[in-house]
Order: sequence, then C-alpha cells, then structure tokens
Amino acid sequence: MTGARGRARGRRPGDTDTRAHILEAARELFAHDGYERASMRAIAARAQVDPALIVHYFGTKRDLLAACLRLPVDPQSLISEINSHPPEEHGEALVLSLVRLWDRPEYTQNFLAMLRAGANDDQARLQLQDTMKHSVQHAVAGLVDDRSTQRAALVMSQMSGLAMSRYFLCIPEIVAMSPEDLATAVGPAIQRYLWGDW
Amino acid sequence: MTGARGRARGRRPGDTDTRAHILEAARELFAHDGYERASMRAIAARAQVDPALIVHYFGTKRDLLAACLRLPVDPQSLISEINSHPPEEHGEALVLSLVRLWDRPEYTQNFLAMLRAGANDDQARLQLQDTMKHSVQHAVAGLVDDRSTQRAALVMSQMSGLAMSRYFLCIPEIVAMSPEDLATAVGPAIQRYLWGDW
DNA sequence: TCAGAAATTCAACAAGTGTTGAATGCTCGA
DNA sequence: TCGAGCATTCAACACTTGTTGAATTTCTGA
Repeated sequence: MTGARGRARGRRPGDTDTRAHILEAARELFAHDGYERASMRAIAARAQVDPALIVHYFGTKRDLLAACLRLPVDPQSLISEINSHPPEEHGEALVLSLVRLWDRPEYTQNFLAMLRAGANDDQARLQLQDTMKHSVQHAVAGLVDDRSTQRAALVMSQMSGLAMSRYFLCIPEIVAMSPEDLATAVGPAIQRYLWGDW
Repeated sequence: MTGARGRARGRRPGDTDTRAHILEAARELFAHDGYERASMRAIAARAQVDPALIVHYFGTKRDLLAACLRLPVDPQSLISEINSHPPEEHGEALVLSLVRLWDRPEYTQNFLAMLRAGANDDQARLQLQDTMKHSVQHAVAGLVDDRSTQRAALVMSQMSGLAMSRYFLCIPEIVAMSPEDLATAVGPAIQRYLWGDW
C-alpha cells in the first residue's frame, strides 16, 4: 500500500493532471494531520502516485508545504465590498465578508494547514500572521490615527480568535452561527477597535 | 549525544529529583517544538537522562504529554478577583486577571504546548478548548440569559484570539501592551459580549 | 549486614522517515 | 518512424523514531 505500488511502471496513457492531484492530496493531509504526520508516502498514496513523483514535481517536503500554502487570496473583491459601506458599518462588513470567504472549503483548509503546520514551522507561522494581516488591512486602510497599527492589531486578535474558534477548536456555538449572525455579534467590537476611543 | 550516554550505569548517588527534571524538559520541548518534533531522545538529552528512564516514569510518549498538560489552574483566585468588581467592570477585570495569569511563564508554556501539540492531537486540542472554557466560565457564571452559552463562546473567541496573538503569533503591537492596556482596550468588547444587546 | 526495591543506563529492535538514481513506458514533433 | 523528453515507478540508502528487556548501581529497612 506504499505509493502506487502495483501500477505499471512508466508514463500513464492518456491525458493526466497528476500534479494537481498531488497538490490537492497534500493540502488535505497537511490540513488534517499537520506537517510531520502527513508523510510523503501518505500523501503519495492518497494521490495514487509514487512518493518519488512528488519529489520530482515539488522538490523537498518543505517545498511542497510552501506550494500548498500559496493560495490566491484575491483581496480586491474584499476591498470593494467593504468600501461600498459607510465607515460606521466597516466592522460588520469586515466580519461578514471575511467569514464568508473563510467558510469556503479551500480557505478553511488553507487556514488549518497554516495553523497545523505553523505550529511546528516558523515559516508557516509567519505566513499565517501575514495572511491575517492582509485580510484585515483593507478595513484599516482608511485610518490615519497615530494608533492605527495598534487598532489593526486588535482587529487581528479578534478575527484570529474567531477563526480559531470556528475552524480549529470548533466551538459549537460559534460554528452554529451564520456569517450574518457573527457580523451583528462581533462587528461592533471590530468597529470599536477601528474608531473607538479608549 | 544520545540520552545520558557516558554517565555511570545504575542508580545515582545522593538525593535526586529526576522525575521533575524530565517533566520540565518535556514541557519546554513540547511547547517549543510541538509533539512530533520533541523526540523522546531530545527530551532525555535535555534532562540529562536516558530515554528509557522517561518510559519508566511516564510510560508512553503520549502519556508524557498528558502529564505535561496537567497544570493546576487555580481558578478560585480568579473568581474572587472578578467578583470583587461590580458587574459593569467584569469585562475589564476578566481581561486583566487572565492576561496577568497567562503572562506567567509556566502558563505561557502550557498554552503553547497545548496549541502546538493540539495541532496534531485531538486530545490536546480538546484540552485546550476545555482550559479556555474554564478560564472564561467564572466571568459568565452570573449570566441567566437564554443566550448565555453563546455569550460565553463569544468571550472565548476574543480571549483565545488574544492569547494566540500575544503568545503564538507574537504580533508586536499586542506583545508590547501591558495587561492594563489590554484591559482598557479589549475589556469593553468582552463587556458587550457579556451584557450587550444585539 | 544483607536482601529487596528503586533508579538508572545500555544495546537492540522493528518500523517508519525523506530522498536518490536508475529503469521503464508513453507522447509528440521532425 | 524514430528519437528526445516527459511521466512514472522501483529498489535502496542512511537515519530517526518509540519502546523493550536485561544489566548495573545505590538506597532503605529489618
């Protein structure tokens, strides 16, 4: 059961898109098992492929992880989404559109992969930090405060806690809430971090 | 360099407290490297002990992890701390005392160990969830709302995000803030989750 | 003083790891 | 139709891992 043992040696007939299959399998396993426990052999088995093929396409295991974490975040749509609201609704708008985005399976998976891998890998941890920063940056772009970076950091702390609770810890009450529910519940807290005085 | 190679075989002379040394070394390595990468041999080396001694004291590696995560949380002092404030200050009080507690090295370490291990281990993840729940429970004990469990969950989400940002992601702006700063910044958000209408 | 219990190390095992180099089959352009 | 290049597998290497059983030393209580 190791790799693609048994399959005929050499190139397979017909059109194949094995590279993509490998990436998909790796994403799933990294997200589900973390970096260490997702072995090359297990990934290869899930992709129905020999482990050596992974090396051939992606190089070392860490390179494969890096390739998995590369996800087109498309923040442009987020910017316009948020800026179509008046400033006093930025908090709710951010929560709503971010949760909607994160709820998409490929983003949930990406978040879990970054977290599970980032737990043991500094590079992945920094990437998680960076992704969070980017996701939030559009909402704080209008701030000219002298405390704007602190405001951004507080927004990040609330949003990363939300992600943590909803996708990693899976706290039932948080999981049960719809994006809209979360927006009305959490939005004002964000709003206060953005514009409030304290 | 494997274990305590070179040290004389057999019982060491004098009083020893090797068991505690092992636990300490294991805590540090689990927190720093996560479960998988903190090998028995590495833990043994740090405790200047043979790997077999760990097995002798704690059993399997997972048992060792469980022993490491067992930490006397002493929530009693927290209860009295929070209840000594009027209800309208519960938010700030919770943030203040919880951050002060978590800032103590052994608790920071424990949190990181649960997170890094919990990333790959369901049992540790549940324990992290449980710890968070307990930490917050005292603040929501007075609630008789029909949404009290949801309120508690939202408080958890903000607090776990705070912990994440301060101890794991190490976001500079959050790290730089004192417990008091955080209490005045984050407290009102908690307060709103506790008593607010939405 | 002596026996038993406790503490500690050693050497080894079986299984699993990432990675490599060579071999084989397929496809496509000249 | 042939040959170059790509896709794919195989077998192996050199390590690392958690765990075990036996050997050795020290301590403790009678």
